[in-house]
This record gives sequence, C-alpha cells and structure tokens, in this order.
Amino acid sequence: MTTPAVESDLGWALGAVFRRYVRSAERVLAGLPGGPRGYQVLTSAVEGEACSQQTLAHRLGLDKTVMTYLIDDLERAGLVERRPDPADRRARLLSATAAGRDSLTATAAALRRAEDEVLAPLAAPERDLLRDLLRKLATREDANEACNAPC
Amino acid sequence: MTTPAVESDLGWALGAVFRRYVRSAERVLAGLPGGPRGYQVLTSAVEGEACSQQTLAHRLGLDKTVMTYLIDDLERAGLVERRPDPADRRARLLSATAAGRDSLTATAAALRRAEDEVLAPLAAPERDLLRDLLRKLATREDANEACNAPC
DNA sequence: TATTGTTATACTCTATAACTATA
DNA sequence: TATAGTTATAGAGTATAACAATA
Repeated sequence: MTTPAVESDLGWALGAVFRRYVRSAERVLAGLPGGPRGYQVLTSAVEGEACSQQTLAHRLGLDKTVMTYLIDDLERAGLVERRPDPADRRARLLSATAAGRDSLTATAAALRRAEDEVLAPLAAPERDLLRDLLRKLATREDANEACNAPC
Repeated sequence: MTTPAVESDLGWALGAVFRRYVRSAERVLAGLPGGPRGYQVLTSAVEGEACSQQTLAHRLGLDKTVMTYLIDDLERAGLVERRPDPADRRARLLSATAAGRDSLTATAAALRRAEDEVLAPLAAPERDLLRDLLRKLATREDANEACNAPC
C-alpha cells in the first residue's frame, strides 16, 4: 500500500478540501469583516434573501449569537444595514449598502480565482461536476429545515 | 430567482456538506475518544502509517499539541500505544492494540452507513465520482507537504 | 543548535443563559 | 406565552510558549 489509508476516508478528504478552501478564501477575503462567513452574509444581504438573522444563521451553520457579532462587524464597516421588519418588528431586515455591493463585486472575482486554485487538480468539466454534486448534497431539504426556502 | 444565491457558492456548499458529515460521523462515533478525528488517528495507527505524531497531525489538519491530547485519550481507552521510535528516539511510533483494531472494524461499517446517508441524494455512481474528485483534490501534493508520503 | 513530543498557559471561538422588544 | 435579537458570561477548543529528551 503506497497511499495512507486515511486518504480513502471520505471524512478525511472532505476535511482536507474544506481546510484548503478556507485557507485560500481567508487569504483573499482578509479585508472583509468575518472573512468567508462575512462574504456569505454579504452575499445574502445583497440578494435581499435574509428573511431573518436566525434563518440566515441556520443556513450558514452558525449560532444566532455569532450572526449578531458578524453583522455588527459588517455594519460597522458600512457594508450592510439592518432595520426592523415592518411585518414583524422583532426581526431585522438585512440589506447591503452601496459600499457593500461594491465590496461584493470586487471580492467575488478574487474569490472565484481562489476557488479555481483549490480546484486546480481537476479539469474544467470535473470542477463543474464537483460543484453540482456538492450543491446537490448541500441543498437537500430534509428534516425541519426551512433554511433553503427563499424569503 | 427561487434559490438563495449563497447556495451557488462553492464555499457554502462545501461547508454545509462538511457540517452534515461531521454531525453524522459524530453520532456514529460517539463512543470513540476524539470522534471523527480519533477515528482517523486510529485508522492510521492500525495501518501503521504514523511515522511521527507531527506528520500525522499535519496530515489530519491538527496542531501537534491537539494530537498529543487526542492520542492520550485513545491510549487511555486502550486502543493505541506509543513507543519510542528506535530510529529516532525523540519520535513515537503509534500502533493499534488488538482492542483498537476490533474497535476500528466495528465502527468502520457504521461509519460507512453514515457516509452513505450523507450521500443519499446521489446515485451510486455519483457517490463514487464525488469520492474520487474529493480525494483527487485532497491528495494533491504541492507546497512543502511531506504529509502524503507513506512511512 | 534543531527537532519531537509534552505540559502549562493564554487566547479565540462558540454556545448558554438572561434580558428587551415585540408578537 | 412564545419568538427575534442582543448582551454577558461561561465553556470548549485551539494555539503559543517553555521545557525535556534526543539528534
């Protein structure tokens, strides 16, 4: 056996790729509050799909308190805003500022390059295939998850 | 747009799948010290591929101090043993006990079922394809990584 | 002097619990 | 009474630094 046995383990491979991705993304998103997570929140804010902080937190795999801190930072940086939801004034509607949209546009390209660097060992069709397979797994709607639903 | 935009993000999908995997694996490996990580260390120990704790730590994406604690727990549970490497007595050679091998055998099947549950939305050929693609990304040998090398 | 592994310590990150305001 | 969000606090997890043994 010329290859370590852990390397045939799905969990190991998943973890290794995930770590590599996070490292690349953090390098590219160093200037953005919250790094990769902040980027995902900002994306959701720009798309106006943040029904509530809790829904967004769940979708992103975060605790609601972590989401509070994250948005605090993004708001302090002038990238997003929250205002009470008129329909339910306990909840906050998250929206991106002009600066936030600009920041997203600017970083999106760089992040894409970082992704491609992580996917470098794969040919272009394989990259798309992997993206599709992962998305298919990630967006499965089972259990009690209302987190895939749009606003 | 009927689907949240974050869901077309590779990082989001990778994170979501990874979180789902870890949750499943932790449930199945609840009895094993260190959970999924302990499992990976145990696998390496059984295969006798743990040249040094540091090499193994790097391969598994852990700090060397974390590796110490992890092995402490596995050793206390009687699953692995460490003894000085005759070739370099600073290093420890990690090996599995009979109980460790039994434990790995017993949990491997359960873990495989947990994996398949995570991969459930995919057809069998797609699952294999995903495993291959991830492994291809994870085992790329670049930079200064001697961590893919066998012992 | 450099390196492996250990230990102690400090730090970061996350989750728990209590609170405010809405419903 | 229950829920969204916030805040403070405690806890888990991680990394840093100092050390002992060996190279």
